[in-house]
Amino acid sequence: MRVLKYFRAPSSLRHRSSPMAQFLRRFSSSPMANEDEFQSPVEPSQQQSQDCVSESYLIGFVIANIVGLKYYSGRINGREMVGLVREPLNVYDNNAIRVLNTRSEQVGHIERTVAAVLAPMIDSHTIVVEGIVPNTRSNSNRYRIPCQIHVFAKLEASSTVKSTISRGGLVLISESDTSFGLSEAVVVKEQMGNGDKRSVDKIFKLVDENVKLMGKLVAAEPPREVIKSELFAHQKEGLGWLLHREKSGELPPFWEEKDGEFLNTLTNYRSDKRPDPLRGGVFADDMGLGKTLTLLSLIAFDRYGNASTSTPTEEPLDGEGDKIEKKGKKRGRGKSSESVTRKKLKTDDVVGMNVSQKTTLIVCPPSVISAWITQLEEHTVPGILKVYMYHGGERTDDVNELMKYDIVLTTYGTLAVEESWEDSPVKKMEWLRIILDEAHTIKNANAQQSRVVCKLKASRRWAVTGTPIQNGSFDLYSLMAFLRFEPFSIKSYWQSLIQRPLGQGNKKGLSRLQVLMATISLRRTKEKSLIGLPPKTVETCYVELSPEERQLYDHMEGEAKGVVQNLINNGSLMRNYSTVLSIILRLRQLCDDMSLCPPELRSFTTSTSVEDVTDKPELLQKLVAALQDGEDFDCPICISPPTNIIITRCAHIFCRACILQTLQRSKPLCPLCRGSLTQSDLYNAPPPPPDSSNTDGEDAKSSTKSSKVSALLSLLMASRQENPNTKSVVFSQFRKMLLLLETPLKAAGFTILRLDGAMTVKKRTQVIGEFGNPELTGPVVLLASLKASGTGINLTAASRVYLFDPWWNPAVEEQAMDRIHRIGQKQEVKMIRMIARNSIEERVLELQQKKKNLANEAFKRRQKKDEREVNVEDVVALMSL
DNA sequence: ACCGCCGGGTGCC
DNA sequence: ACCGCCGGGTGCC
Repeated sequence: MRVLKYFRAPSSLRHRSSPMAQFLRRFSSSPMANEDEFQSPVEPSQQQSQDCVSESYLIGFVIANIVGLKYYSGRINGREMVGLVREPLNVYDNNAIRVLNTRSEQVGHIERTVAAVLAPMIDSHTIVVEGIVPNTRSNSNRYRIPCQIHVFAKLEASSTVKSTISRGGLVLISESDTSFGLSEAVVVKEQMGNGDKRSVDKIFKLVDENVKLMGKLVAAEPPREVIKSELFAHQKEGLGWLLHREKSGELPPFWEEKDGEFLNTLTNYRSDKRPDPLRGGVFADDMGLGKTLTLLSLIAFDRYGNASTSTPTEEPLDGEGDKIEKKGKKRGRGKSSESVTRKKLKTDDVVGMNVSQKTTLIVCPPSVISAWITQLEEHTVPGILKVYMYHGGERTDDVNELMKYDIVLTTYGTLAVEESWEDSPVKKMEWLRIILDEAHTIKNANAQQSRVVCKLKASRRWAVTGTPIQNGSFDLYSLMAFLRFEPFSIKSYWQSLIQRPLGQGNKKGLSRLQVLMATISLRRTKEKSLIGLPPKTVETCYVELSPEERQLYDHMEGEAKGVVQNLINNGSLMRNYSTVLSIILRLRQLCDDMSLCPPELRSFTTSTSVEDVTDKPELLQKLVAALQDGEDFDCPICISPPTNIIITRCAHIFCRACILQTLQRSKPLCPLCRGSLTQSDLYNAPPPPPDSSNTDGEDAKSSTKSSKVSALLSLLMASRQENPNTKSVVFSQFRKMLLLLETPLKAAGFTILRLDGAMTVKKRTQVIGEFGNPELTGPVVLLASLKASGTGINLTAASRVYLFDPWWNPAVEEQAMDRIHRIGQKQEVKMIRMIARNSIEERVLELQQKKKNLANEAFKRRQKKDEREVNVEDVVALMSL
């Protein structure tokens, strides 16, 4: 019987999997022997649409044994997900289903009786399966372990699937018995409409934010011996990122180290073997930002390199030292025949570092080859980087020949042709690095090219593309497979961890994808990049308070310190968070102008007791009123100026509709601080004073100019003297301050425009248009609230920016500057921060710096969920207690 | 004995 | 695998 089966195998395959070959593979522990165990990203039979995944729902699960454990090195601990991969070319059973662990190591097979039922349905895309191993402790059999196979199918196919499974003699444990399954299916269906497309736009959101907020990008200079062109700032930052990704020894995303063990938090895989760091990633800058030059700069380091730059220094390169070292003879011949002097080579040899392979393989579409050549000629010192064209006509079949070059250029087509050529030198070579240019061409639809590049051997892998996602997030799967980013490089894991949750509108899918891309990819868009912009300078202008202001400020600060110290002493600081914020707010307002803080609010001790305001709604209302005419803010849910303002017990502010909807939909928690929150914790804000601008105007007239206002005025006048046509923007976070500024500036002869959160969208665009209008000449000042100037607003008509008060968050300040310093800006830009001396404002600056540093040194710790914008420690620093 | 039964060899697909 | 299954050895009580 067994003999018969053996002969049924296609003869073309027999040599690959002859019993002897199997025997060798089984009992050889050499890593090389596992090379052909590597899973290609696309099984030949599964190339078509992946859409079925998103419309599927869980029909139920069957229990099946994973068998053959003793023949494979992959281990599992139980309570973890496994990858199920069809193996149609298995000689013993074309229904075979392989079981892989998080590390892509094979654990075993699904027992054949079960595979026989499931495999045909998998192949016809009728079902999708996911495997979970419940627990191995109770059932510690060395030869087989049970596994839950979850079966997903389209709603309309479910009855067929169910009967096929039971006819095959399997027991389907179905949740629809409890009527839960079906209702879930309906929900899933409804959410389908806006599933993938909209999410895709968000995938890279975190990438941007991460880069911006964490300031992770550290510029690096390419070696001058190789690269003769000066890089743009964003290219230097890109280079710094590439270097960082290649050298960093940090754990890949979703891995944690826990008492010497390494845990994959998504699959629950545990092992004491450290997962390899991901040396490489997705370089996804927009087209036209100079990715090619940046990559050439990276390659230049292989030759003249080293980190005499500002790049972070990390662990030594190459964890695969042993493996490659064994092939010493190859390296010797390849490199010593090169006569070019290499300073770095020596150093490396002394340190004992592995330098065996310095060749980078670049794969690109044929049309792009000439671009690489042009860039090489244009930007590199002639004769330094040696390039071999492995494309077209005559190509060497000698690996050693290829090793002589720094760069081997080839095309996807060439590789595809060589797929079946065993002795292809490109396939035999162990590259230092592989760069897939225009990597989106290997997306899932192009199975052959995907397969080929995935099998290439290299310790650093880069996917380079300006359009990482064309047909949906599934495109990214091909890149993961190429990067060998475990476990996502196994389709089954990708599907269950990312694709299915995403398709079902499950937040986990998107957030996982965001985290994933944030750590392994870099994407800057053309719009945000700063190519060829005139320089910008940032200055700080310190303002001395007048004696009168000083006296009031010192008095208030003294009082504030007392109040806060009291709260700290009796441990109720955080319970009185709202009080503290309003105290700090008052102090900050005083630095701008005393009239921001009306006389009745000039004492903290009278109106604010030690008890929290939350127990006194009338005080809360006062706070609301103060906030409302004071700080400019957005509803964090809809990210626009709030309508029908609601303030919560925990002092967060939302639109009425937004927060009510949120509370209804999810748990009764505040979306910002996650404190418990019910409808009774919501307080209405009093209706906004409709003619506030009129009364404010009167106020301004009656009061004299504050020190800061005077300082601003003289700065503006000095700039006007220099160039009467300079347009300026003044940002303040206090709406009232912007109103106060109008009168004195008008009086000094400036044309005033105003942009604030209370304006309609239409009005705002009108103001911005007017400000940018070249016919509006003379000294023009735009008084703007930053939050009102949403993203994408263009204020490049201005060349001076005044930040009238400092923001907590340095990124917000940066955003403000970006409105002016962006593409289209023709003049040099000067930014001036206005800071009151010896005041809380100086400490806000320090806080800014601290936050920046924190982000720099520990960017991997993304902001903790409960971290407030300002914490206890910050309060202590701000109050200089 | 074209059976039953014994006990060794063996073990994924 | 302290199992099941296979197939050879064996054969009254």
